[in-house]
Amino acid sequence: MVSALEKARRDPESIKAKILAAARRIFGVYGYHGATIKMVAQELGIDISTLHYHWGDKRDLYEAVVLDINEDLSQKLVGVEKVIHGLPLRDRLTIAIDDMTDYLFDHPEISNLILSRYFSKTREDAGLDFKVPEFTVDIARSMGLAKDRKNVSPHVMLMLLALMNAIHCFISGENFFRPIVVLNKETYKTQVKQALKFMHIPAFTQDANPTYT
Amino acid sequence: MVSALEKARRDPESIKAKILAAARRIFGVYGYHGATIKMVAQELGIDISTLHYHWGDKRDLYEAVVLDINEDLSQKLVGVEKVIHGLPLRDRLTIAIDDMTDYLFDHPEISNLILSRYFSKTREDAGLDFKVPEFTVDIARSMGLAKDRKNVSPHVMLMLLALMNAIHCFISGENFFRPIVVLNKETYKTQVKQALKFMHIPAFTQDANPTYT
DNA sequence: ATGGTTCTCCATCATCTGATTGAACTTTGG
DNA sequence: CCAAAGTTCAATCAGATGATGGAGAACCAT
Repeated sequence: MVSALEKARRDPESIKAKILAAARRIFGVYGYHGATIKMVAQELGIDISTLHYHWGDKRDLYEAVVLDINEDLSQKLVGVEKVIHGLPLRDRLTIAIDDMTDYLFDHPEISNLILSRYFSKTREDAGLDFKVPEFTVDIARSMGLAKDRKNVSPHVMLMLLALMNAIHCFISGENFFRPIVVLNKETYKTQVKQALKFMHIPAFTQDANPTYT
Repeated sequence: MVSALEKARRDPESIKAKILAAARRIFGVYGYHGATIKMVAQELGIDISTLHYHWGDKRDLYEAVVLDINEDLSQKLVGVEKVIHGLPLRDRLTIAIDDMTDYLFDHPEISNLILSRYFSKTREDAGLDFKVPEFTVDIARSMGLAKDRKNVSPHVMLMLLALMNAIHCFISGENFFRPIVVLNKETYKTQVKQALKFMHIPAFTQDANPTYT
């Protein structure tokens, strides 16, 4: 049995894939309740019933979007892990931040959806498995910040969460922040990456026993 | 002419104030589209029409909530500014982070609403003045990180935004993050403050000319 | 008490949204 | 070519939601 999601991921030209991509954008911009399936259908110039035919109800479509993003992000992290494997910590962090930031700037709906899932409930919030937290543990391990997956200190964990959140925030909030700093799109991207590295690399490379109380 | 919002803020026991407080919580948890005025009314055990009588339509109520939060946050920042005035940079940052984090942990709907406004559109997004960006500039000035409000470098600006966002994220995302780090509520709060200071204070006190490229 | 004001709620409406049905059209396989 | 499966859409339905009107209750000043 091949799920609709797998079909869509295998053939990016299929209608299922096109619907999924549009749903990613719409859900990313407006959140679950703010988005309507009519918006998704209109963006593709198809009828609502066609959308139901391919993806079931709204909830199904949303869950497919979440799983799709989980999968993309997971693959991306595996890719980054391969690139930085074996390098010194400082280089690992530099490359990882650069790489992930570039990737998410190209796919802002990922950051949008992650943040919107973090920070607003969905009225009918059933158990939708959201793997980003697990990814964070994987990052910790691949960064060499923890010896095994089961033994990551809360302090390191929180710093990793902060790093990931910082990236997502700068990308999702670009429309809010860029007018403040008065930078064009390209310069904003550069400055964001610089600021991220400036703030977070020392946090990981300095004395691991925090002295701030 | 005294607006409904001013009335509510003056008398916390009034029905208007109670509605506003309930609306803050509901909008904070579910976002604009996810929240219904029925939820707000039910939380107070009143009828929907009573709610309309006091606050007009849903949009009006939401705007009142945003303005209310703007005002609270503004007052809080002024308070912090007074406390830290004249102290060395390191102490200013320490106190500011501690103080703001404590405050926002006690009023998580503020962080929720700020983030939900940052990262998801509202379908009918008219010009709703959202002053948090301006606050950020004020913070920069009060921290002594910029000589005047018009001359804050993008780099410092981005770091301040990152700091504010980090606080909001840890508070709004507590339900997501705390199970990961496996800490009780109180320890989580302590560890978050420690991590925030550990990451951000060096970023402001180290060499201001970033060398990460 | 009384008249006016403020406040509350029940009943109702219009609209939006998600979802279904059945007919028509297209593609596929033999 | 033809039948079956797959696909699309107009029409329609049900329910939720925001909003209004009017009747009655509570309150207040005189």
